[in-house]
Amino acid sequence: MTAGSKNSVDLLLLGVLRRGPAHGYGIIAALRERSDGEFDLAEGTIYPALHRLEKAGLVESSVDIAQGRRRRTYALTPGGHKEFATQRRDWNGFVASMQAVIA
Amino acid sequence: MTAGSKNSVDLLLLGVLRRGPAHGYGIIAALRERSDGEFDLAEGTIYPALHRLEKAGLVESSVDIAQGRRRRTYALTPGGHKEFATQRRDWNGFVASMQAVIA
DNA sequence: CCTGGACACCTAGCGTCGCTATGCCTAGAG
DNA sequence: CTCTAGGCATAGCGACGCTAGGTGTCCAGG
Repeated sequence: MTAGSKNSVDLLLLGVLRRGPAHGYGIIAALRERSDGEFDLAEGTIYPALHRLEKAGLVESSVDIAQGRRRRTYALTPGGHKEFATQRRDWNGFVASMQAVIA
Repeated sequence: MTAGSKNSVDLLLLGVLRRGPAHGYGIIAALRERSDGEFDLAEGTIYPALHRLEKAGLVESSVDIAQGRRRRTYALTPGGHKEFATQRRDWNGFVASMQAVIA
């Protein structure tokens, strides 16, 4: 690990989506709630990130209409679930190493 | 917090230097030891980071000669100690929020 | 009617960061 | 004399987070 292995946004998105499909705006809200207001990601942060994840085959998306509003719903692929597990493990290791230095 | 508040390298450097002055190469070694090999930062990572911290007034440096080899020793300023405390607190909050999402 | 806010998506572009690659130098071992 | 380890430095690349702007719908209030 070279310390630059953070990329926390991707992990956050995977973390939300592993509980079930969601759309961009809803993900932002979910993140805000679950983190008790700490994470308030900009749309310019999560939309490119979602596109990134989709391109990487970790999520799939489909467009649907809810109350006349067009929205794109994202869901984890099997590969996405696996990637989440991997990244969470890496993250925990990273946090542990961090603790060892700054504790 | 907008999730991009990581900047873990700066915190790592402050974390090492708060235990006492050290020079670049030594910091790399200290990080490798304390993290049990997890953190193996490139020189191209830490030197610019140290310059950054110095420019920000968080560390001070002086050149000395050890066994004929020129080296630059860095030490935390009072502001650096304060900044370390702040960043560590922020980091802990960040980790907690992260846990709330990916746990 | 029409304005404003919430919902919802998208993207160009900026600043920064971590890292690679490279260069320069000394000391000591083989 | 060459190689490895110690030691510092920077140019430049790629990626990422975010700002700032754009599009459009729905609904409540004035």
